[in-house]
Amino acid sequence: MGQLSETGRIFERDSPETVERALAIFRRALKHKHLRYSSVREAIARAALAYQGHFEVNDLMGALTSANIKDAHLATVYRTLPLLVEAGLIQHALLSSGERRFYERAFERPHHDHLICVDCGKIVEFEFEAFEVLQRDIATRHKFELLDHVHELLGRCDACASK
Amino acid sequence: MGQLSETGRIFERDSPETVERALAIFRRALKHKHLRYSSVREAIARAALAYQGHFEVNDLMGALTSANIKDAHLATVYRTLPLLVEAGLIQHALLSSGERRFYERAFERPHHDHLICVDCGKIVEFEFEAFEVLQRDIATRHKFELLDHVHELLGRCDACASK
DNA sequence: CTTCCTGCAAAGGCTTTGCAAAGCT
DNA sequence: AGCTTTGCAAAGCCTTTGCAGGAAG
Repeated sequence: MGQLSETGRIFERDSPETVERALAIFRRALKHKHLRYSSVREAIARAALAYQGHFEVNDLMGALTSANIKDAHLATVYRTLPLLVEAGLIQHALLSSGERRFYERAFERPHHDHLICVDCGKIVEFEFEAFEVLQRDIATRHKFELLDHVHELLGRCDACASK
Repeated sequence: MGQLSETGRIFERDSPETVERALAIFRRALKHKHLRYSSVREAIARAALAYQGHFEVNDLMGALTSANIKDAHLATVYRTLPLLVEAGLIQHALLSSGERRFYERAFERPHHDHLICVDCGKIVEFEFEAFEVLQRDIATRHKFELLDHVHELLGRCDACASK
């Protein structure tokens, strides 16, 4: 009924083709908004797509300045992230973390939700179709057109519970 | 199978007894942590408990300074809110709003999740036991002790969809 | 009386913005 | 060529913190 996956499995490595497809989408999204496709925006998009796991703005800055040819200014990263979100390449994640603002790659990754250990921060990603069915049901009952959802389970993992 | 409620119905007015019970809990929670029960903390707790609907720190400040006898300094409100959360009197809400930090009363209110219109901000609260069952199931499968969850559905309401 | 709490003001951290120079198409 | 984007630095905003005087137990 429900399919489950551990962190590492859903965050499968992005193939070069995936990145190219993503950039094509990005290009199209920018054109649609009469915005320009620049080398800086491309570099930021590449870094975000390549990032393994959840990241904050600073993490992305680190990835850009360290491993990359072209790097971008912090302000530019702040300006670009919303564009990547709107284009569907990345999405917000771990909203229950409160103050912190995390992102993760969304493009060509199966939809999933998060199970988070409040003690050690361990994150397990899971897919469970049954939730989506119920969510659509609720939305329909209230005459809402369902667009998205935030769903995070908070608890204590095995290791933390037993110490 | 699932029970549904509109915003106004779940946010039933708090009876005076509810407030007194809540303050007793607060008192106990503070004592347990070797902290003091002060008149300022009580005023903040009362304002938070009396607040109808979701509020941010500023909203609470407004409620305190306008309708109240005793008012509190902004910094003190910031220091007190976490205590109220830990005591279970209030809880975080509307995490998908991103930057903004909302709270709502939690004490003696049935558990519920939110359906939010991304266009007009309309909020519908719903209860649906089936979700909880599935959530416990997921947690168990991953050997997590489930403590809490964040669950928000984002969409477009009837009115916004048809314009 | 001793310890904790509160108001105040200042600092902090993250995010946004205005502007001139550089980059796209 | 004409308009957009970028880096830079400064401003903004919300939140936190240090401290001295004031409450709580």
